[in-house]
Amino acid sequence: MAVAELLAEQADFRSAQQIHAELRSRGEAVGLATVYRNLALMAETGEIDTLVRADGETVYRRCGATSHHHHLVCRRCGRTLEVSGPGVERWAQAVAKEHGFTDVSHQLELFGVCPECRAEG
Amino acid sequence: MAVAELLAEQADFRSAQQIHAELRSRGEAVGLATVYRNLALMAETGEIDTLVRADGETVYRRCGATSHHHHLVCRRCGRTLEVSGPGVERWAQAVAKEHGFTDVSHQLELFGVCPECRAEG
DNA sequence: TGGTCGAATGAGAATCATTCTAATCACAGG
DNA sequence: CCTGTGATTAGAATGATTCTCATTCGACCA
Ligand SMILES: [Zn+2]
Ligand SMILES: [Zn+2]
Ligand SMILES: [Zn+2]
Ligand SMILES: [Zn+2]
Repeated sequence: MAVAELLAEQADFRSAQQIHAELRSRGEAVGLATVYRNLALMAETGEIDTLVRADGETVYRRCGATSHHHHLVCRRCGRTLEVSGPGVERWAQAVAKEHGFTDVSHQLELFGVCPECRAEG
Repeated sequence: MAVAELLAEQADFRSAQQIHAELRSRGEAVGLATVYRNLALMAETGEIDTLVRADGETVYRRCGATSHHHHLVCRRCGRTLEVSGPGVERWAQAVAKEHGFTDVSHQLELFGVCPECRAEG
């Protein structure tokens, strides 16, 4: 348990497989199933954020902010910044209400190339 | 090929598997690989929209609007509405620029329960 | 100290969407 | 007809995630 939590000290989003591999390479005899179990658990409690990449793989991250926020992710290196937009939240609520939808949630992520990666080419 | 296009006349997002199954049940001897190939092709040309669901499955839809837009999807029945938010687009650009990110894109979808589904319970 | 019970774990099998592969098929040109 | 090109197919291969189940680890108690 402390294992998965410890690993969550990574700066950017990691897949369950990456986390598992990293734990193994550190000598931890942890099973893949356990990694998935605990990630799912922490995701439920809101302890970590999850994000489904375009290729369908789910990645996880322990964020600094505990309140609702979104992410600006570098498409190349994965560097991740937490961002928030009150205006967006209001817009989402308004649009949903306008169409009579209730129990609204939304999913929003920004992707781009960070300054460092752009410098490289 | 007209096959996949024909099927795209569905109202809401469908997975490749669903589309394949539906074509087969209509007697079309279409292969799964062909469905994927053509969906990918149409997605590239912008002819259809794609969206990765929370469970990792990719779903496709032929939208009415050809310009950039987002979706308000019923979590229960899948009914989908196209929505747009100029403010959100501006916000995304601004946030990215503020952090020096370039080549920015974003992914935004709204989920909720539509009036019909709420009426049921 | 030993024994018991239940929750957590890990190895590997099972599942499921997606992609790859090799064999066919359709068909235009010669 | 015969052949080459490109699309199509069934089925195998891949890869992530989930399931199964025997085992381990503690907590608790006699
Ligand atoms: Zn976060
Ligand atoms: Zn970067
Ligand atoms: Zn659309
Ligand atoms: Zn609905």
